[in-house]
Amino acid sequence: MVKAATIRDVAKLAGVGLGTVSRVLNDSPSVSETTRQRVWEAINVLNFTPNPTARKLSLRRTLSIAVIVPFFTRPSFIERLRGIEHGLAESQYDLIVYNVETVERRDDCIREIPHRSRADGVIILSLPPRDDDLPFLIHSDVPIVLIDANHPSLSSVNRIIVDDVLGGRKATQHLIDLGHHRIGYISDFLESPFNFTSSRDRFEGYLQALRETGIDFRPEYHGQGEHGRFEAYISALDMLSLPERPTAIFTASDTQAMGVMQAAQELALDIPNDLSVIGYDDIEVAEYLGLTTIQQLLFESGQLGLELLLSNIENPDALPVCEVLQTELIIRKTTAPMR
Amino acid sequence: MVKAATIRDVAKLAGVGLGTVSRVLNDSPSVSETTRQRVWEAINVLNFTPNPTARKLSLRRTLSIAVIVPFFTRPSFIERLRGIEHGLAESQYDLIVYNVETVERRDDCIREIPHRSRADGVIILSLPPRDDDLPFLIHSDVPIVLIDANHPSLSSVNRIIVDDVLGGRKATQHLIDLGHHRIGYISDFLESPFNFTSSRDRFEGYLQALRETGIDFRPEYHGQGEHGRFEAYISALDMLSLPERPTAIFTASDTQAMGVMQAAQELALDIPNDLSVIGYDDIEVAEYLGLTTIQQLLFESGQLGLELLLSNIENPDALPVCEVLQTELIIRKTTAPMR
DNA sequence: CTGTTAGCGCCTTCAT
DNA sequence: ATGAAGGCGCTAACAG
Repeated sequence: MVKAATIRDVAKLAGVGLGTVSRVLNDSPSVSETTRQRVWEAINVLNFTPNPTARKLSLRRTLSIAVIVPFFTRPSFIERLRGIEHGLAESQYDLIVYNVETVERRDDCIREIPHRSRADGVIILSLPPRDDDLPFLIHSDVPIVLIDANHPSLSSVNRIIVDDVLGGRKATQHLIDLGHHRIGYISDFLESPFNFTSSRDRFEGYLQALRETGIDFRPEYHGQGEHGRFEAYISALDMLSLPERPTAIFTASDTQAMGVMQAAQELALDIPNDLSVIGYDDIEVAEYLGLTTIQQLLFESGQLGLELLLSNIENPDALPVCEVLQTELIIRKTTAPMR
Repeated sequence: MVKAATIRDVAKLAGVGLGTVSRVLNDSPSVSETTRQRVWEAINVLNFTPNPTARKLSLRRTLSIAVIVPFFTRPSFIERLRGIEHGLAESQYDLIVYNVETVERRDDCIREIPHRSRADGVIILSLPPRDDDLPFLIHSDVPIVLIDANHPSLSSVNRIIVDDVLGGRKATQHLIDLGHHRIGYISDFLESPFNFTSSRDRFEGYLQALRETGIDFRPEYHGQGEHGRFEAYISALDMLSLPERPTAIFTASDTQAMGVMQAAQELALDIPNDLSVIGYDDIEVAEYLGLTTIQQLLFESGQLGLELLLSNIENPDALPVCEVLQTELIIRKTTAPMR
């Protein structure tokens, strides 16, 4: 582990001033071809590589962007993260990942990272801010983009969001169109310390669709629990054992839909003949399972969010943007007309 | 976007020298309680937070570790990455992620990141080095840990590996024990520009098990293609349409096993009665599918690798370690005795 | 075109 | 216990 060469070593070897070396490194036009050659030679001989930290300090930019993302394991979050990474690979920026798995870390990250990390930009992924987070976001030192996260009074921060209310409505409407009236909804807890809003919004869409059709909402047709296949499975077992069980179930995610399918199988209910199931997200495995679902543009949301952030770093005075991504109903094999 | 406060501002406000502020920040014992108080007060008033870049430059450490990982989308890689992140969240280190999706990027990352990024340590995840990568790894400036990646002549670099040959043998042996003789193997291309070795090693284990039992290997029982469910599905369709089709198939990953199951369903072959299927990895969805598989310690491999790296950063002269993780046969519902 | 100089913000001796 | 000074490696402004 030898001490790495510095710009000064290169300058000495090439017989030039260190300012010249810096110019060569930064492709300044004002350096003669011959000295440029000499400098490059010295650089190669010494296997010199500029120290990024020193560079950052001098430039007063960290050339890195921070992404705060909850639950590495949820496939939909990963796909969004992939979209972000994709755009970053070609850029000069590094990607620093902050995974959030506890509420404490959530608060700490949302409030401190933008200020403390000195990243040139921050992306908050799928973590809707709470009221008391707002000041930290609004008075941030650096540009922030929220992806899949929103808050009613947040017009000054860039966002890429999904209309989950509409998505929930589409899903429910699809079931209604198939003739179903007894429609269940299985989701995360509507209130969570992480303040995930998607289950809530989709629930709202569900209610809207029911209301428009004149179907009364039955509380026993709503199951909630921690996010996960198993929890949804338990919820579904309950719901499907009701005296008057639903003939269709809408779940707040594909993962949860899998739990419902598992429960149906266990109860010897045929999908889609005895029970229609529709999920949300269109994660990769959905196609394999033949799962009808509401497709979100996951990868694209990451790409767009990154683009927005980078352009905001270039041009800090640009007006804040709020882009709403569309959802699409993907009909596969788990939904069918009511018998 | 105001200019952030510096240590100097704090010093001025607190009426002390800036060395003292630094001491307070770094919990130096040699500072009186009263001045410590005064300094903290100033820090809070100014909402001061030390500039990490300046700190790193001065400390000559980047306080970050780089992870080079291919294909964000493969669930098994993500799970390993999660293990790494888990340990890092509590530490002072940042996690910089380099995703590799092309061969060019692979080469560039493996060879340049350790030298150029100046990360304090580098983890190379699931990217086995090629011969011509070795010099870069062996003469690295910083500690390197390979996870799920190996090379025969690499005794000087830390590794967390899996005995994939043994894993392949276990899987095949399980099928043999069930009475199967016509056993297929579906994998990635054995030779890939990324130099993934797992399919190759598991194939070797497959061959060993066959040989020990006196079963001749039939080339038509080996299907290879790009990694993915769809490609495995195509491979399986072929193989299952042979005049004498296999009665059991071992796949190099759970994802590929899903492709096989899809093909079986399409051909109206019942699993496990007409066809036994065994996968590899035990990714999350395997349990849901009731897939018999070879379990790897994915999360743990990430954790262990990180631990190893951190301890190597602390103690650079420690002898290199090569830890071999065990695999375990998980019997579920896709394998059954031959009829 | 190029060498020199003054920072970037922090840590760390070295005196006191 | 604390202030002052030098240095980490690079960029950029200023002379020439």
